[in-house]
Amino acid sequence: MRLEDEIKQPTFQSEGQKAYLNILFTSGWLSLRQAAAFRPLGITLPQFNVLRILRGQHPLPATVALLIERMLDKTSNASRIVDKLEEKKLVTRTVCPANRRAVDIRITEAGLGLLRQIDESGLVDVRQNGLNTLTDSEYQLLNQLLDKIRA
Amino acid sequence: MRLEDEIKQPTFQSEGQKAYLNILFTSGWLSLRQAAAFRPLGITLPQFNVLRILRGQHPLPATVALLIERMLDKTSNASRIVDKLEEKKLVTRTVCPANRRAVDIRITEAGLGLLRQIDESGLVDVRQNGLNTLTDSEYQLLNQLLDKIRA
DNA sequence: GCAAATTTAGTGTACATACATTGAATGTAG
DNA sequence: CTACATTCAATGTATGTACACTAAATTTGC
Repeated sequence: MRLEDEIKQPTFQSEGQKAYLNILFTSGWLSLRQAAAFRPLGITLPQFNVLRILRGQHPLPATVALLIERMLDKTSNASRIVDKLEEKKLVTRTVCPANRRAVDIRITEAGLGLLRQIDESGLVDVRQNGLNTLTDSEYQLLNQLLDKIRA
Repeated sequence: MRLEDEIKQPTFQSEGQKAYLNILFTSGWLSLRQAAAFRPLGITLPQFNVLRILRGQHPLPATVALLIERMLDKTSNASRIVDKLEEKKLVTRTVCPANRRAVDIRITEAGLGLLRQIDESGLVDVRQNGLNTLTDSEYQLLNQLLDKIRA
């Protein structure tokens, strides 16, 4: 659907201005759909992303610094996202013995089980949540354009 | 910069999966720059966007429903954003005489002055905040692709 | 004209974002 | 080895996001 209609704005100053708003709007549009898919599972999108990073490290631990490095949103507060996951017993936190400033964060069996369940459900399959309308070469083009914006 | 390097993830399941993450990441990247530019002015990006809608209506009032319709983020809480603007005396709120359920929201002279100042400063010129690396036809292509995603 | 449904804004709660600050552990220079 | 700087995670505060709920005003159906 055309951005003009989505936000009821008939014209834009420039294609660049429209592209700016379009990226923000589309990002919100996708997040909303993905978050709705997650709700029944009892975790949020940022929590899921942290769990996924931890699974990638498993059985090695991750530090908060490593989570931040790999998170989409680098200014979000990894400590507090880990808090929520710890409350749900999906991760554990132990002081790193080699460097007592750092904290070793590990995904638990319950966390791995939840991720397995999500994988099997297809909930994170982007094709089920709004990204199935372009061809592979169109996605490739889109990726090139977005990467170029952040040159 | 390639998304692979930004979030230290060497590969993606598919171009579609990468495009999904790329849209979210680029949206955050742009917002962060724009928010930093706004900080010295004492308003946030959502507050600025509401002010801009109100200027578009001026001298007619807007209702909360109209703001929501035109906002990028339709689930954000327009009432509370208007609260903040009212505290700063940038907008006024009066019960709509024709429909006492509705509230007429109007931008004040101070609000118009602030927007004028922002316009003159060039702070919201997308070209100064990360959207100057593509050509006009590339922006057009990007807009087509994003609009198609939300088909 | 009145009861029920709908519209409209606001409020409550949980979570996340953004950024400054704190405090402990560690590294480093003299 | 001590003083100072740096690293690392956590915390404080303000704002925004997401969604359920409330309460008042209005509209609709009978």
